[in-house]
Amino acid sequence: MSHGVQGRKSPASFDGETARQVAQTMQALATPSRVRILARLKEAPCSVGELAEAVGMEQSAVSHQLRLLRHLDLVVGERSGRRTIYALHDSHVGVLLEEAVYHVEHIRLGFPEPVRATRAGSR
Amino acid sequence: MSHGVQGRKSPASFDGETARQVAQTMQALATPSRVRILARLKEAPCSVGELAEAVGMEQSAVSHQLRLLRHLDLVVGERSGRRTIYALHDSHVGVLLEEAVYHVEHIRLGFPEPVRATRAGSR
DNA sequence: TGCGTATATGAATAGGTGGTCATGCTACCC
DNA sequence: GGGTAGCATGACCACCTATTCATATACGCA
Repeated sequence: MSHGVQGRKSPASFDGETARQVAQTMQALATPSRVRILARLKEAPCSVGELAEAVGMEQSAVSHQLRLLRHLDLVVGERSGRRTIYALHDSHVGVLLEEAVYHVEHIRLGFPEPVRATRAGSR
Repeated sequence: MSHGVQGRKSPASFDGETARQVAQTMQALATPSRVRILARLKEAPCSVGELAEAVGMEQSAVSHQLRLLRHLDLVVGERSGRRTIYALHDSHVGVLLEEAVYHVEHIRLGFPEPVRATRAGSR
């Protein structure tokens, strides 16, 4: 039961509040820069400077995104000397990232489940 | 092995192309309107009109979002008479949504894993 | 064939957001 | 204590995007 996501009740479309929360949190993964930041942190905690170099962004930009991720409780930062070491907030975030990658690979490539494929707007 | 997400290689921060794909796909869940649309479709396929009423949006707005979701291969639409019945593209999408909700509930509430909680920028 | 319904599409707009530049702040070091 | 490294913050801007309004297209029906 490392996953959850099985005994969940699925009311009609859940309330707008939940939708808002989901949307807000998922938006953290909605930009390449943040995805790469999180991916780097999933590998191992590191400082802002390392992060900036790892993802190829300016320190300021990284700091801004880190603030956003902090407010969403996706990462935590701990001051160490004059540096701040950031890390994923907990294992949930890492799993979320992995699942996102997993689904993207399966959704955007072919699909094991040939749904009727009715072409209603396949461009 | 219905899930995957366990034997995955995790290179440093994966390549920017993957990050872009993940970000683009996750952006489908980055707005309350689309989350609610997907949630409604996960419950059961339905027409654009029903969808619009279910999520409280104008038909046009729903149609625009559906186009976006179609291009991301998250939903499919099948013409039935003069209506178009939309449905999730496959079970992956439903699972992705469930996992998103699951993680949000666990991340944004308390957290089972008391990470050091060092308050680096808790405002 | 003409009319009403259902959906799709295009243009225009308001709001949000990621990035850069400049600067402030804290902690270390000499 | 001055200097500097590391990070955070604010202002500003260019861009993207979600929604609305208006209109076009597709289908069913009398």
